[in-house]
Amino acid sequence: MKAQKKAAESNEQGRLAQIYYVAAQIFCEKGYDAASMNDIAEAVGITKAGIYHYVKSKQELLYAIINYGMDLLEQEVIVPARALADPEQRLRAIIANHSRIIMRGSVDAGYNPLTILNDEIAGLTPAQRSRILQRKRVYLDLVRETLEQLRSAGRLKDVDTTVAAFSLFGMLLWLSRWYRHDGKLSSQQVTAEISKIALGGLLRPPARLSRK
Amino acid sequence: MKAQKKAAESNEQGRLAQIYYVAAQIFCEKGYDAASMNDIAEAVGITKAGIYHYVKSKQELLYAIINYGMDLLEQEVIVPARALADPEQRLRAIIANHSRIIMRGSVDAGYNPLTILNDEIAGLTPAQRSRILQRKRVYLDLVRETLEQLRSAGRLKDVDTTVAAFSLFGMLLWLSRWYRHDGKLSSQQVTAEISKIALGGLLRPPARLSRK
DNA sequence: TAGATTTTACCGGACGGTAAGTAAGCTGCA
DNA sequence: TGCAGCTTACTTACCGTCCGGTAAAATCTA
Repeated sequence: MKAQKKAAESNEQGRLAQIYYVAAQIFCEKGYDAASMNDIAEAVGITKAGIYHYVKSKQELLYAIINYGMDLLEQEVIVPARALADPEQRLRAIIANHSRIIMRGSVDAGYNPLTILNDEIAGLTPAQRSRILQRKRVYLDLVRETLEQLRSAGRLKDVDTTVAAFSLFGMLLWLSRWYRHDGKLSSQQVTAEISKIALGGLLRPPARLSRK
Repeated sequence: MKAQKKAAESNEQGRLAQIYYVAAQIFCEKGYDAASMNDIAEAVGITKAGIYHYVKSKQELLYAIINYGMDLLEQEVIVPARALADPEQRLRAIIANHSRIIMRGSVDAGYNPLTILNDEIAGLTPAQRSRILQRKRVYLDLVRETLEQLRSAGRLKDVDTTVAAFSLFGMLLWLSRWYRHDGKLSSQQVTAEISKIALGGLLRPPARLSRK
């Protein structure tokens, strides 16, 4: 019986993981600048100096969290989307998965890694920032590409794909600011509504009876 | 020749106004927490203590700016919208005017009072915050009401009005994060595209030939 | 198995820096 | 003379960061 390293219930599947988790929560609640290392330390249950045993700097902590947000986005939205050949199905998957991780995030504690990703890029070094922006552009390009494919297939309305992509992002990202779990709509319902609105605004109605 | 209190060109139609203007710019660029009173003072051309001759505290400064943003929204979006009886026209006007002030804001110096309004509510006292949130709800209610009227007139698709209103806000507010004046699209074009997408997603297509 | 040694995981406290805010005084104009 | 409109000089408070130390655990000897 060797590697026995479990703990009772709450924390302790690694302090570092705990620190990341708690820091993400606090950054999300108070904002990066307003959150102090002391706040994080207290919430973890150790001293400020103790944090520095695990983490090099506050900035690096922020970068790790933001990067984790991008990983999440990549694994749960981008990769599954790429697996779909049909552009309409892909677009639907993007909307469904992206809205899901946004709304799921706020479940446990009003905490959402993607919110930090969007709001706190200013706290990064230029090098870190440009790395994140590059990963974001990959996502933007995926959506734009998907829209272009829809256009080629004659299924897209006459809209600019850049504006369309950003509008879609706006709808999705704004979710984290207004959606409440105790509200009258379930996350599935909200996802369905957003899909309806977005696809209705972008896609040509499937030709039913009339033509001109 | 009495009240001669003009200056050459740039500032001095009132220091207070200048301070508000410059502070709004800097809050917008660096964020409320990261911006220091010294930054503002330097940009104005006086000392930090000089700022406190006009302004009671940093928080009050923030509140004034955010409130000014709400005034702008009210005068340029809400009031004109209320004057329109037809709900579709009203919705179009809301989109056009709101997007216009968002994009116009960034003209002079990458500065936009509505961005601060959306991003820096956390810096306010609870009392100030709830006052702002109430004014925001008035706007939300206006949009939701307009959508309900469209529904009554049979012109709205089968979508939830709350999700629809927030999705519209998301599209509009996200504008300030991605729109660049040196980009390939003019602000008028972007407004037109957004109108097309939003209305396409929300409104029933005007019955042309077919029915069922 | 026991003792020696190293490593891990922290704590107390300090350091340099910077922030908001203030007190008190100077200066030019009415 | 008085007051608006500042400035200089300062206080207080906190922030990120790090250093020195330490108790306990892990690891290595013998």
